[in-house]
Order: sequence, then C-alpha cells, then structure tokens
Amino acid sequence: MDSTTTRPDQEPRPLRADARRNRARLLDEARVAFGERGTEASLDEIARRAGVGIGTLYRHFPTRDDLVESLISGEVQRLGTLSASLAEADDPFDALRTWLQALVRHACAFRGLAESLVTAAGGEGRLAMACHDTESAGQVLFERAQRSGHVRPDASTQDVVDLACSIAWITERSERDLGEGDRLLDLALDGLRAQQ
Amino acid sequence: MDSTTTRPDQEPRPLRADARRNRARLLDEARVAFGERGTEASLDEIARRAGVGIGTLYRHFPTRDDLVESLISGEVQRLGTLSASLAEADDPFDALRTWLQALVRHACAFRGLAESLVTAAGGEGRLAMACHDTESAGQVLFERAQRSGHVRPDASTQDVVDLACSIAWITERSERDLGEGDRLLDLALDGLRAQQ
DNA sequence: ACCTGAACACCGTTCAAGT
DNA sequence: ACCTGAACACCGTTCAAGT
Repeated sequence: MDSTTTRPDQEPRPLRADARRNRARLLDEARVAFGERGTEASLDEIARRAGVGIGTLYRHFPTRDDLVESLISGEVQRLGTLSASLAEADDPFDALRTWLQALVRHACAFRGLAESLVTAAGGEGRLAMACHDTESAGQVLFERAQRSGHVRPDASTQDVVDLACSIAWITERSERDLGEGDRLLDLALDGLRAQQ
Repeated sequence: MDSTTTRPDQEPRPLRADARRNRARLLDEARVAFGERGTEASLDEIARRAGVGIGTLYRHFPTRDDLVESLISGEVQRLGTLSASLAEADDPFDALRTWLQALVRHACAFRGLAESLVTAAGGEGRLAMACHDTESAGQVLFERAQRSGHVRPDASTQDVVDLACSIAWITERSERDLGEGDRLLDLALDGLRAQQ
C-alpha cells in the first residue's frame, strides 16, 4: 500500500545552487551536533559550524523539529518498507516484534529523539506527519497480529508504539546500551510473569 | 553494605526564622509553578512569586533537582511505607504490581518529573538518593515475587522501575490520563500476547 | 547568617538591510 | 530569492554588597 504517485511529500522544489549547498551543510552539521549533544543542541552552533547565518538556518528549517524530521526522513521510510516486507511473514506476532524492535532502535538514534517524536506527534508539523506515517506502518502489522488472535484485543497500535518510544527513551536516558532496549521491549511484549 | 550510622542525611538544621519562612514560600511557589509548567518552570519566576531574591532560591536549593527532591520527599517516603505494608501480601506478584502502579502515579505528579528522576538517578545529588531509596523499596517486593517463582528470572528491579518511569513519562507526554498509565503498566506486566 | 539584585553568559527568534 | 547578523527577549547562575 505505498502510493508512490500521490506522495504529498515535499517535492524539494528546485533551490538556487547556494541555497541547496547551505541546506546540505546545515543538515550535515545538525547530524553531527545532534549526535554529540542530542536534539537540544544549539542551533546557533549548527549555523556557525555550517558557515551560515542563523537566519539561513531558520529559512530552511523554521522549527527545530523540521530539522529533526529532515534528518530522520530516510529512517522513517525504511520503517515503512520494513513493515511492508513483514506483512506476510509466517508469525504475525514475531513480525510485529521485529518491527517494534526496529522502531526502538530508530528512536534511539540520538539523544532527545524519542522525546521529540512523542511531543511532535500531537502537533501539526512535518515531524508530526512522519510520526503518523510511522504509526500507520506499525498499524498494518499490529492489526494483522491482533486479528489472528495473537495479540490482546484490548491493546491498540498506539499502545505499542508508545511503549516502544518510551522504551527508547529510557534506554537512551539511563545509560543502557541498545541491546538493553531490545530486552526491555521483550519484557513488555512477553510480560513480567514467569512462564510456568 | 548500608551504613545506617553514617546517614549523611539532611538533619534540617535550625534556620533563622526569616530563612525558614522564605524556604517555605519557595516550596509553595515551586509546587504551583511545577504544577503549571512542569519541572522546567522558570526559577526566576518562582523566586519572584515567593517575594524573594533569586540568590535566596539558590541558597536554599543549589540545583533545580534539590527543589524537585524537596517537593517529592513526602511521596518517596510513602512509597517506602507502601512497600513495607505489601511485603507480606498473599500474592507477591500483585503486591509488586500495586507498588509499581503507585510509582507510575508518583512519577506523573507533574510534567517533567519522570525525566528528572531518571536523569538524576545516575548522579550524586539528593534527588539521586531519593531515587535510590525508591528503588530499594521496590526491590523488596520484586525479589520476593521473583524468589517465589512468579517473575521471570532474567528480569531485574531496575528493569521494572525503569519501565514504570518510562510509562509515567509517556503517559504524561502523550495526553493520556492517569488511568491510561495503569493500562500501559498492566500491558507491560502481563505481556502483549492474548492468553489462549 | 542570610538576603538582594546587578552582572554575565548563553540561547532562541525575528527582521531590516544587503546581494 | 536568498543571506546576514544585529537586536531583542528570556533564562540560569554567580557574587559583591548589604543587613
């Protein structure tokens, strides 16, 4: 169900050569800065390191979240692709688990990302749309698993996406490494009870 | 290795009358401000509303987390009491669940609290000690439940406390009400799988 | 012993002037 | 069409001066 035709996506509208170069530099430096300091990195420093006035940063990325969105848009698409490729998997529950694991890892990409995602999700910007797309990708797998009776009927896509984001958040915040994120996710999916 | 003798705890050391009044006013206004704007509320505004110079705020509460700690210390104690009162409960798993529920509600008391707790936990300040005390309270219930075979042997106290904090965080961030926090916690404790 | 608030540093955001 | 950077607003934190 990927409509490559309709994509109301940003057609990146031809930019003047210098503008395009500036945009690329800003993204490069933002990637570095977010990697080092998380999503709260100083915008001023990003602009300075990119050799660009702060006004230019704001022109290309009116909000911090727009910058975040541009950095993760590739990953968001990959989560869509992954969902599609899991949609016919033998075990619907495991398919969902695999996708949620990928979501957790995605939301751990840099410090503050899980927070940005969850906060943006309620809003209206480009990042909110990215969140919406991500949730839609998960929904396919979730509903299949639920229809097939492998998932509690009282749970929702939103529940598991939120759980994944909050696990990403705690993984990043406490100093667990990424493998610990997987463990916590398994814990939440399988439950705390000992199987007897 | 707990040296109950050394407790470098704050004995609240007699304050001059005006200092005590200022401290109380600061706490009152901080409670209001944190309630309205979360733990990131402006310290300047708290001091102003308390009718006190900003320096006085810093004298009483050298860090923002010290302010947070003073606001929640009562709740932290109550979590300890609750743990003690659940320590002999018939169903060890349910006892743990009840306590974790209380922890989730506690960490939802105001916006940003879950974040402050998790961030502080790694550090050294008074808030870190409060986190440590809280975890100890949970540990009693957790280990009992685990020893009795009701809890997976590969899970840890830290796992469930972290899960509770992250569920508090997501509950507060997305605009779920508190009951939703309980639901998410149940989901994580019981697992996503349909019981068949 | 405690309080005050000016001073400093840092950051986000806007906008008039420039090319 | 795009860029620049000064200007403004806001906040945290320290510290010299005061009582």
